[in-house]
Amino acid sequence: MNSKKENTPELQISLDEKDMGILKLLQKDAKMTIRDMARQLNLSTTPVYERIRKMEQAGVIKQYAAIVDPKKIDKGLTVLCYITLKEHNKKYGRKFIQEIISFTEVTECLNISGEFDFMIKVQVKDMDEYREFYVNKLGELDNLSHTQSIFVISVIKATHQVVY
Amino acid sequence: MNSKKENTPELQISLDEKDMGILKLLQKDAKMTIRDMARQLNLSTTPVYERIRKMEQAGVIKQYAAIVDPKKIDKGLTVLCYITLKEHNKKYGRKFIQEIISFTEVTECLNISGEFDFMIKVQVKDMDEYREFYVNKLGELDNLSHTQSIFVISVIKATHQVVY
DNA sequence: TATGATTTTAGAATTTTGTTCTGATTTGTA
DNA sequence: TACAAATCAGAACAAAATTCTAAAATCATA
Repeated sequence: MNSKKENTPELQISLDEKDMGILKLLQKDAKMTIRDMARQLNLSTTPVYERIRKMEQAGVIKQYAAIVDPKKIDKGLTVLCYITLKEHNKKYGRKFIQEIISFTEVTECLNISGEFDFMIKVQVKDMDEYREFYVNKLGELDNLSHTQSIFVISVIKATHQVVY
Repeated sequence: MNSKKENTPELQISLDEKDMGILKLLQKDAKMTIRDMARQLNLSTTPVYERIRKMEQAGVIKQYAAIVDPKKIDKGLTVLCYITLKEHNKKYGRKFIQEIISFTEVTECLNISGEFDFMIKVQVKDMDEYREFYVNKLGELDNLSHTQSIFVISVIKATHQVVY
């Protein structure tokens, strides 16, 4: 098709200590300046800049995101909802997935082992808003077998750091 | 104690449409320039800049983070581990929390309703590394009653967007 | 409905940061 | 050890963030 370098991220990129050092810092504060990072890692700005660029292109850094506090925007209730489907064939699974990811209340959807097929994390204002979601959005899907709602009492830890 | 303005974020800040617009953009791409945001929101740079600053100080924007792909750094296995404690008093609960959040493999810890007390999300390389964690770290805690491990087969959706 | 005070904004000026470039240094390989 | 390739330091440049001033809009009150 096309022999030129595509933007398809390569499957595996080898990262050394310097790359990991950069990732550690950017995970905690994506706004840290390249100069500051260079200082902390005993490097000049060029290698830091080039390494970041490479990791962005390779898909190691997927995104830079502002993390918003759900409580501050009236989305303080988190519910874990477990779901099993009636039909498990590809067609119905795809349809379920397509619809579930379109719900803005759903911040996470995992295909899991065990008793249930999926776990979704739902972020809403309060119990009324959850009921609204549960009845009018989730309840409208036509492939559900059964569900179970688990309510989050408090968030003990929530981090995006995977590099240490 | 101290009557001066502290860096304690106020409990509730009122956000208007412009603030929400800014949050929507920053959630998707924290590196978007203030100029670009201003253009899209039909504002000049100053109000955008000032509103961002306010939301940072108010704790609405908790953090700017580079989101790293776990698969690219050999942390491709996600496990949900459900835990009940033997002792449910404050002292033992605190001790458990203190220890569990210190484990770097634990990226999330939720205090939940239902059969279990906690759900933790564990991010590791493979089954060997999970066993290592399960036996030598989790297993060493002395207040566990019982646990259940649910393995994530695939991540369908994972977002930090809560503003729409 | 007018009016003064407060808040918010536009646009330019300044400062800081990101990005590129060149030559030197290091690293890997035979 | 010698050569080629990759990486890096430091300066130069471009672009962005941040600050400043004055104008406009908003709000509360008479």
